[in-house]
Amino acid sequence: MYLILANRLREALTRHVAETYNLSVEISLEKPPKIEMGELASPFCFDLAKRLKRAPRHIAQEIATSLAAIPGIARIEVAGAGYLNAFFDRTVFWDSVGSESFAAPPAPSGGKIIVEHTNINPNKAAHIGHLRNAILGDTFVRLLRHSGRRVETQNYIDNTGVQVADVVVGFLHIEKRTAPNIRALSQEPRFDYYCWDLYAKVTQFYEEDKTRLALRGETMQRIEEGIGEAAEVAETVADAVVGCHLRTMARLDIRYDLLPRESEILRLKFWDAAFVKLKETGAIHLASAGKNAGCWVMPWTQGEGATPAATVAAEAPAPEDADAQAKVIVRSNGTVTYVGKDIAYQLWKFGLLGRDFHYAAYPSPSGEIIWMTTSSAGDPHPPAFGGAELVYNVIDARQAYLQQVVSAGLRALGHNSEADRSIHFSYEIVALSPRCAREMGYELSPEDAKKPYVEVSGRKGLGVKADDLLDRLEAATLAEVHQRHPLMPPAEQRATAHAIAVSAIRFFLLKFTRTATIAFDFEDALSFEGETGPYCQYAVVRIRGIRRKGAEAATGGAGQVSKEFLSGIFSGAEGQGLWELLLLTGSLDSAVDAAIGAQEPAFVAKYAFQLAQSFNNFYHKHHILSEEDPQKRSFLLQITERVEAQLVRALSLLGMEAPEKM
RNA sequence: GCGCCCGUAGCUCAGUUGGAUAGAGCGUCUGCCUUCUAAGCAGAUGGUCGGGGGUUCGAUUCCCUCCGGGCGCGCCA
Repeated sequence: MYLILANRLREALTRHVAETYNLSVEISLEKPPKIEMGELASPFCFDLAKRLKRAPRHIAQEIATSLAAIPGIARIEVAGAGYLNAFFDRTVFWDSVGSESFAAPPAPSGGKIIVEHTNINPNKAAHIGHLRNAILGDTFVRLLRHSGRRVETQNYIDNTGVQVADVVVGFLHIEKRTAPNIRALSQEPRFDYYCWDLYAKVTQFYEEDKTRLALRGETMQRIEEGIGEAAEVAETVADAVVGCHLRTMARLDIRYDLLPRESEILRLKFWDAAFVKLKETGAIHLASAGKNAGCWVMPWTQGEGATPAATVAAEAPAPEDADAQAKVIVRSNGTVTYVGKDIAYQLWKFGLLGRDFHYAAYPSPSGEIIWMTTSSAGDPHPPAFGGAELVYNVIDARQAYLQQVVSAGLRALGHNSEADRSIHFSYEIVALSPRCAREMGYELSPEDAKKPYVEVSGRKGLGVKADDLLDRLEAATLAEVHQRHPLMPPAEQRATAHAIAVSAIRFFLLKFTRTATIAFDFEDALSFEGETGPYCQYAVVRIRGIRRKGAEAATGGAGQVSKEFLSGIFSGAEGQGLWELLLLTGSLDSAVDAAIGAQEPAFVAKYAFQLAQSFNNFYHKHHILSEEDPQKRSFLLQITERVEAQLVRALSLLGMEAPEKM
């Protein structure tokens, strides 16, 4: 509701200024520092003052008196040196929040948005860093869908890459297992944990003798060609680990529409199609000299961002130098790099490749149907995948350069508009606090010990596994629930503990903005007090407690609240605090809008916390069920209902569920 | 060397396109459970917004510069 009023005010002011002064201005709106100053304020008269060469306060005065009435806004006042402050009509707002809180979300419409996230190499268990990616992506998808956008979630599976190859080397050359044996092993529930350890062993295996790296090359080649034991084992391992990842993510209520696999990018000749286009347009060329001789390269200069090939060519000092700086797309042995495949994939996402995958539906480990790409015939009538008008790639900040290369690839092919609509949803990594790294049994080098945090490393086997963290959280929450509610049925205890654990971890990873590097520490992550998910859930649980008790005591019925009562209480002594709570309750739309605009789910996490905090404050000031005045009791009850509806909605956008009791 | 990110209270972080007296959580200290759940509330403590210039009516926010930290620049992904 807040957003609606803000937009209404902005439009009215823009129109008024255009008509009165024949000027077009950008109306910036902000929240005044104090609620006594109104709910919305604009300093745009300061800008206007310059252009009109008049005092800002006089202009503000003039506008305030001549502006036509705006529905939902009671009055507009001049404040300070020339601010315009708007005051909402509180009884109108009350009604609007009531209908808004219980309205159904809009049906999806408009062009498709693809959000790609998770993308964990299927060769080891998911760790805390992967969780940040998946939770950010999943939450962003929820926000987009909530605001009526049509969204397709994709989790790209690099099942033919070097990381899978390394684990295959481990199985075949260190452990000397056979394909059937590995297949049997892959059925174990935590096969991903086994691979985690094996992957670290492979790293050592190479370090002991560098010539062993030849095994990696051979294995990769076999996997890419899709023939022999290595390819068979790679498929077994990748499929099984993907299953583990899907189970892990399902624990956090994270799901996908499609799993596009790299094997299909290769076998369905996606790359060949992209290669032809890139060659035809001159976007890439064969380097004839220098260190990249024999490779197909894309010209590149670091600095000006994604620089189109043409501009680079004009400024390049010498062809050899330029080629040495260029990004290799096809290696001299003819194999394509990851970026090359990514360009093809990105073209497909926009429907620009002229090819499509085959698709097959599988029951996912958590039960529902999930679509996966396949090289064989596939389903005759799959849903229409791809063909998006906007693409968000959720990838950590270290890969910014590669994302720019992909974008430059699209530009070089003349798809400027699609390049603009290829958005790198970037975020900083989750590292471990030095204390946490030690706790994980990792010996810190003197340099590492001095650092503020230690980077997670799959290769070294250093990291906090997602399932371990969840297990620990669930154990802690279950113990607490058990103690508080000994009579609760065990199944409900477990469900409650699970909901609290999920909210703890999701909120913990969402409360930081994307540019903050998170130094992970068990103490912070296992905290359930203060700015945490459980704190937000607790506010809802309190409201539900009131409703239960109210129903038992037959005092819960929320009767009519008259307009006179509303305007009376909001203008009375205790009205300010009540109004602030209502205002915040009606501001979810504004928080979601800002979160989508800034690609910052943290805004919604912050909102949920503030609303919970504001409610807790209200809860202590007003004892609802013992309120003698029936009209006031109804009013207080209806506030809590509105808060509950909006807070539950905010939490569900964050992927969190509020239990009945906790 | 080039590029990106960060520097705000003891610690961890917010601060929405430049706006009114810079906020929250944790920590420390003091109160509050016979009451709708204390996973809570109230209060106290705590700041040269890394330093210095500049633009502006106005800068934590924009520009320059310096200092300190992280990351990226592979025929790895």
